[in-house]
Amino acid sequence: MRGTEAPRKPLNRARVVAAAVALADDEGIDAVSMRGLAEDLGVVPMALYKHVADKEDLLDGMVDALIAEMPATPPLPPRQWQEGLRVMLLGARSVVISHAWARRVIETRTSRTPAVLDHMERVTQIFLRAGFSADLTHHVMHLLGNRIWGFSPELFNESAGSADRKPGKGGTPDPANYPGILAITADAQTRRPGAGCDEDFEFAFGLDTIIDGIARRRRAGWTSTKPKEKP
Amino acid sequence: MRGTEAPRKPLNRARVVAAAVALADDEGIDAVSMRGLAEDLGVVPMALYKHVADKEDLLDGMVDALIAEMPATPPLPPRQWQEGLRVMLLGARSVVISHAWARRVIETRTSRTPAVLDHMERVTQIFLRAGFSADLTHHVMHLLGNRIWGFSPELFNESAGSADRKPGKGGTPDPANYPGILAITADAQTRRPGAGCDEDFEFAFGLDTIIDGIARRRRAGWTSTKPKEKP
DNA sequence: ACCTGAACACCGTTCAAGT
DNA sequence: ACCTGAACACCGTTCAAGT
Repeated sequence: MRGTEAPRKPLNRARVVAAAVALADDEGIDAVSMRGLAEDLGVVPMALYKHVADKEDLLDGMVDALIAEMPATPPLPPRQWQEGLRVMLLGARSVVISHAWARRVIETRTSRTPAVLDHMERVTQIFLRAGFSADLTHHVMHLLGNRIWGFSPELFNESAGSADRKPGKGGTPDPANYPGILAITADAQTRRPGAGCDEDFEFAFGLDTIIDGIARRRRAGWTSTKPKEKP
Repeated sequence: MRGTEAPRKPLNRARVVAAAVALADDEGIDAVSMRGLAEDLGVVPMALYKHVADKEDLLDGMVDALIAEMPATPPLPPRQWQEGLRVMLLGARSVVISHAWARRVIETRTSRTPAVLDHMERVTQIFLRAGFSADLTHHVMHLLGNRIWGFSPELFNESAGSADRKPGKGGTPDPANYPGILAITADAQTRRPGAGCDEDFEFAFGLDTIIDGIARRRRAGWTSTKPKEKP
């Protein structure tokens, strides 16, 4: 399987990024090294640097590919901003949860590519078109945070406590030390026996609670008082 | 400065972790490699593995050290849960913002150490003592997400768009393509000329909006209907 | 009990050269 | 214009050995 391939098509940025996405999907994000990706493409590592500036640029490209996958949300009347926001963010979520690497990569991005700005612009416009002030819209965007990508951090994953640290002092933590956490996880077990947390439910709950809070702020004519003018 | 030191005190986990924290504070988290840390301690890299299981365990230890720094919050009457929560999370925030590496390291943790569970327990108890159901408390914890550590993701950092990617197609993005983002950043400039986003303000705004939403859910007797019993 | 030396199997990226 | 070879300066971690 090596040396018998047809002459390769020349690489380009899109092919490199697509291969990185496929590699991350198949073998996890840790498999996406410049060297591993190059081997996947049948090319020497340095060849990639003609198409991406560096590894950060490659990861930025992967996020751009994610955004390109997100469903175009049909425009709703501005009045229905709550439903419009929900549809858009659940659409983003459907893409993000289909790529196991997506959350972590998004969280580590420090630059804002045009595609990222496009997505942020679309979310922003939902509020502005609905008549939100620029001021409130600004702070609402901060409040949404990574929810604009359709995810929120996982607070309880796997069981409480971790596997088997060796030199660390403790083994499995004693649930008796965490009666509150025990109470809420026990309650959850009552409702969905044998299952972990339902992340879709958590996302919707959080989003809806935030939407309610936003709607109230807006109705109340919320404004960030200019610090300079506060005596 | 090498070979002339007094005979070293034996290492232990606490000294290793403290050195990692100091190194991250001084030179950034990227300087915290097993090799770099070992050199800092005047020891060969392998010596560290007697005190931490691996690098993940070292990073877990750094988060534990962070938690140990958090101010003990004086107990308030359960009725004042909103103020109690605010004080606790702003206390956590004061520590997290004092270590530039803290956000990123917290975001990458996958195990829950006893210290992490302790902190989660403390937050959980604020709700339970105030009479929240275990059910609502559970989902509220998910909603708070990393806000229990006193931070939320940075949506707009630096200016919009990034520095100078080379092979990527665009240079600086044209603000005309992002009229909504332009509108909200222009509005922000009006209010705080020359300044970036006030993260403390964003954190408080988001937290207070969420607290309001939570309080309303509770007053409404919110419950997650058990899926099994919904006809 | 605690630390060391040498090695293994990797990284991202540069430089100068090839076609 | 696009790709290659060799090298540089790193990683985390193992194994067997030293004191």
